[in-house]
Amino acid sequence: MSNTPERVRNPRGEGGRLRAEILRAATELLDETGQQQSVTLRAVARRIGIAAPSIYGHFADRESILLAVVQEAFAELTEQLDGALVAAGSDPVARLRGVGSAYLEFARVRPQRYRVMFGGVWDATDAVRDATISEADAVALGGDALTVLTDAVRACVEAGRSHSADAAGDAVALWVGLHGLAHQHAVIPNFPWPVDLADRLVERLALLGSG
Amino acid sequence: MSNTPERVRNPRGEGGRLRAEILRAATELLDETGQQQSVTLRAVARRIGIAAPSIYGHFADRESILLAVVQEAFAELTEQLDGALVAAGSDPVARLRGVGSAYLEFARVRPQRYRVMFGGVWDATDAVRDATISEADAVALGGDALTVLTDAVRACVEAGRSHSADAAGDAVALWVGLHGLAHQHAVIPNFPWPVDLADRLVERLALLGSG
DNA sequence: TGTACATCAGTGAACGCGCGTTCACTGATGTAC
DNA sequence: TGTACATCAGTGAACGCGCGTTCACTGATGTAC
Repeated sequence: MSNTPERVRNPRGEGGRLRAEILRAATELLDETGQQQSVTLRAVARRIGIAAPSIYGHFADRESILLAVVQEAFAELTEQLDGALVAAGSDPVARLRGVGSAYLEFARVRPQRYRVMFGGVWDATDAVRDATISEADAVALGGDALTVLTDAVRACVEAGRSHSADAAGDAVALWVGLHGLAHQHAVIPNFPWPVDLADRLVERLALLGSG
Repeated sequence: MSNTPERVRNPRGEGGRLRAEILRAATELLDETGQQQSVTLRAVARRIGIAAPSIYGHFADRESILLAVVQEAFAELTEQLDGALVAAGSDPVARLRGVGSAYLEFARVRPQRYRVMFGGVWDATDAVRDATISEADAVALGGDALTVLTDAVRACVEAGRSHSADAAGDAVALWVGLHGLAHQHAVIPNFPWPVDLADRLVERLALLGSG
């Protein structure tokens, strides 16, 4: 029987490192099982090799861990969308397509985390109720991604590459379409998805072409 | 203190009624909390006013209840889409729009159940693994709805009201769009959804118009 | 250079809880003779 | 018409489990004097 490898205690002043380890372990559990209920304090502690109560030095309760995981994931999504914009150069249509692809790629790489991010009720129900995070904040989390999308659609309109008369509304339509694909791709990956589905969504929902 | 109202035992030969009561209670719990984990044997039993072990006369285990709830919900969805087709008359575009509206209406009326139906991992993970239900079956559950949508798109194409060159693929695109809207509407109902979002999705993804 | 002390980064045992499930049972009602 | 018995529709107590959280603690390391 191999005993659990001895964990080396963090040096003085570096106790904060455990916080990052907790987040990483919680994220892994989420990605592996797809069920937020399997992210328990004890499961997280077991994975890191610490005693469960050690978590309380860094998080107030179980829910705070989930909340932090989701917030971190939303920040990462925004970062990737911004990166895609930069990588796509200056052509507004290429930039919009780039953002769309990056969104779907984000979901494809971490389907379970994506499901939980956008699945609502990320067990932060109490946190929301207790105003740790308001419903407005919850919307704002995903709102950054929507802003990137809206700007990209608007740029296409201004360049005469989209004939949308309502860039904001059409960006929502596009987001909804991308989300539907990302979400169902996470849930039933083996469905025979048309290969150019993402392209169809972007072209048609952002009204690409001069009309 | 009001004591629990005495439940009247079902008459002989009518024991099967309890099955329906269990399903109803489980569905209510799901709709109220939006979390499948709150559909516990004991919570269901409490709601009906029976002892928890009584459930085993009708369901093999906890998971079987959830599975039955989801199957029933999918059957209901198909029924409502069929009903919308009939109600829409004979114009193919009206029929397609009717199906789209009925789909969204279904989700609007029971958002939590919708989330769980299409959220994957409806705790039937083990049922899927144990081949009680295969992944193909899982796809087939939602597949009926997709078939209705595909037929409706195809009818539009045949009547020259859609210029889609790939009715099946575009039906998937439309389904993905409707699902994205239905799902996010369930998760963040207070988001300022453009009022004609559904129309935009149907028109653009089904390529209505002669092109 | 020593040493008392504070602080930091955790630990181990215990609590009460709700859960799924098993078990042996109960009591009303229909049925065979 | 009477009665023994089978069946049906459940019940009540108990089990072992994993969980979130609390509590008093430990032992290494840095710091003041």
